[in-house]
Amino acid sequence: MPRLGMEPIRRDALVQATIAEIGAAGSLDVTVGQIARRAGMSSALAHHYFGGKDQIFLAAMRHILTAYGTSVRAALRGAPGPRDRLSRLVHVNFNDENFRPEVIAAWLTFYVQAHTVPEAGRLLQVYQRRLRSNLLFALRPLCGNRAEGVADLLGALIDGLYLRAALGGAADGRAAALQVLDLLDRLLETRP
Amino acid sequence: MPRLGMEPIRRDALVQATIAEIGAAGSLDVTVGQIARRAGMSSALAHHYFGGKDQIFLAAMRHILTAYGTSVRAALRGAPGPRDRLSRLVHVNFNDENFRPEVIAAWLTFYVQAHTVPEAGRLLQVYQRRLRSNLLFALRPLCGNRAEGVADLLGALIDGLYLRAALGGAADGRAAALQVLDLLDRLLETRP
Amino acid sequence: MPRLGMEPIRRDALVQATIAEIGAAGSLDVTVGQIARRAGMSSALAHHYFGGKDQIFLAAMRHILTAYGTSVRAALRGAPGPRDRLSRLVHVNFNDENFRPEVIAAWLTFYVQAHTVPEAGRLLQVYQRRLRSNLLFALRPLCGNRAEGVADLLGALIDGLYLRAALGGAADGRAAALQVLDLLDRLLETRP
Amino acid sequence: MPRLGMEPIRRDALVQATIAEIGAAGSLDVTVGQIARRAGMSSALAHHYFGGKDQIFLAAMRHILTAYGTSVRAALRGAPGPRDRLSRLVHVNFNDENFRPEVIAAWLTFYVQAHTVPEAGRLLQVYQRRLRSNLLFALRPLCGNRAEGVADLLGALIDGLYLRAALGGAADGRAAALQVLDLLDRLLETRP
DNA sequence: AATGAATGAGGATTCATTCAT
DNA sequence: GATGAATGAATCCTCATTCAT
Repeated sequence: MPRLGMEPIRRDALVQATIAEIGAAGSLDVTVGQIARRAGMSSALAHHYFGGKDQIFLAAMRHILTAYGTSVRAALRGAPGPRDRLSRLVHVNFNDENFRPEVIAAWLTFYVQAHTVPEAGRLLQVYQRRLRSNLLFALRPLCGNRAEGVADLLGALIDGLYLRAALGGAADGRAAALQVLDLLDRLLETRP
Repeated sequence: MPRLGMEPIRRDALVQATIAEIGAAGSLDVTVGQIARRAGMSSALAHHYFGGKDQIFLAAMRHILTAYGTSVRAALRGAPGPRDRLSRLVHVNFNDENFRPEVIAAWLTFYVQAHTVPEAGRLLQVYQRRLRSNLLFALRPLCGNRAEGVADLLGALIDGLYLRAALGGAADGRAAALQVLDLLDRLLETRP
Repeated sequence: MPRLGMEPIRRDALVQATIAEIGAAGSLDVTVGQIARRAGMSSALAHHYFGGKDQIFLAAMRHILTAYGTSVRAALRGAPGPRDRLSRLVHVNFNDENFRPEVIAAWLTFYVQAHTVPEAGRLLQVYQRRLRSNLLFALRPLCGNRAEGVADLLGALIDGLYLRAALGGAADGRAAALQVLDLLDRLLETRP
Repeated sequence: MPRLGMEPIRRDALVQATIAEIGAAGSLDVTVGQIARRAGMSSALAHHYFGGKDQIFLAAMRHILTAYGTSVRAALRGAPGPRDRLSRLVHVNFNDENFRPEVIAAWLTFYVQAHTVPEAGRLLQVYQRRLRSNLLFALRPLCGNRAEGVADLLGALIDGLYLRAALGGAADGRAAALQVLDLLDRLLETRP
């Protein structure tokens, strides 16, 4: 029963299925057939809409990054001051959508894929730069020329906690966020 | 003319080749044939000695963890005090052997493999627990009951910097270590 | 807004597109999708009008043979004598429409297809018989009972020059025709 | 029961099977699986030894051309004079090995493949140049500066008869050769 | 000890074809 | 009349693994 305008629906279903399947498998060793089956269609159709396996993966990655970007923007909207911006920024990294086990697993595989697929590396850089500039923007008013160092530190810490979450089954986002913010406060109150 | 006692030599060659090949490919998408060729033998022999691909990978992982453990023990030997222990401990994580691009790439892939192969997960836990207990042992004299929190923080930060190094081509181990130690000092001088 | 009488227009467009596409690819490895796209319609419509890929190819073949037959008849109309008939007959084989690179490529692929698709073989036989009878009709007055042998020779030579043209990029139809006619003259002036 | 030194045996079996299969199918639409099955092995082994489908085809083509070249050299060895050289040269084109239906079919498909696979085109050119130079070498003493034209004519005629043989099931090599030689004689006895 | 030989299983991808709209 | 949607079947190719030598 083919209806019109299925393309966006199918593409979306495939992206969701890709993330779910990567999450379930915990690796990129996921076949197009598995993804398509989970999305309720034939693998041929998946190829028809995306052109190839790599592009399905990239679409999933883009989707995750876009969702991440959206949630960051939504969280920062209306933040009263720098400290609050930072708090929201950190929390959003470990919240909701972004800290679901499948999403974490997907992130990790993307890090691996970045070595092989250039576009994947580019997308990951976009994420890192965006995070860094967000952190910097909020840190400058708080610690001036120390901002860069603190931003790098917080960024690496966020990634590290994320990585550990990717391993340990029970991932507690709120706790991780509080860990980061606690460190931030300690850094802010010390000598320059 | 088969010589006696070839087994350990062959096994070692395969382990080295595995790490090198994973490093070169930047992923676990490495065939037994590639590994065996780099190790100078047939893939059949690789199977003969290890029984299967997964076990080759596990042996490589064990080798890396053992080497890591050895270098940690060597570094800590004769450390005059807790602060010095910490310094050596952090530096060793980002030093020599342990911060070569191939090794970093291998680590990352092991994190991914931990989802699939139970034994891989166990090995990674061994590493994390060992790092944690080493940190704790040195931190307790310095910050008492804050030690646990600080240890977790440092551990995550080390992993995060490692992860970022896995991406960015130019990996500067010394700088990363100093970043961690600088943070440590700040944490030690603040209020409990 | 479907218009009436689209069928012949669509069929014709598909036939032209088939020839063009075969010419461009230089082989029968041409998909229905490519043909339909070039003809400005969906592949589903191509199937609707022709029923299948083989029949599209056959229609293209029939078109080429019909065009060939038409150009032969037009050329022979009003030929003053046998020698002139022969000249026109030979020239028409290497002229205009019939010696365009795409058409040559299409012919060659049809020869190959003749092995598999019976109807293709039949159509090719029609062409060969028609050429032969045309040659014979004009040769009989000129060389009597040698006509059969000469006709076969000329026919094979025409095909051979065509085949070579199919390979060598630069195809010179006029030169080929003159080669054939030169041979003809030599054959006519020798002893029976 | 794998024995050593199978490679040349397997490669040869595959080449033979390729020719046979192309001959049976009458086209290049032959799968690696079919070829491998006819050669008595798995398709994986076929890939192992040749690396890919195209290279299997090219090997078959090379085999045919080599066999052709060998039979030509053997035939020309000890030819008493130019006229005899020509006779042998023409006969060998339509003889034995070279005029078996499968071989003819294979030739035709190679002509088609020459459009797509560059190496195929190169091999076909080698054949054409070799035939031409062989003809020229024998024709020069007989008809001097007309040799070039006569060689081209004979070459095209040979190809044309070959092409017709590729179609008509019943191929009579001897008759074809005699047709060519008869023409040759007529050409030699006429005015320059 | 060591390897070439061999394969089965599986995966990405393509394509002719069908069908509901 | 026309098409987007959809798929099953087929094909090339890879690879871990086994086995006889």
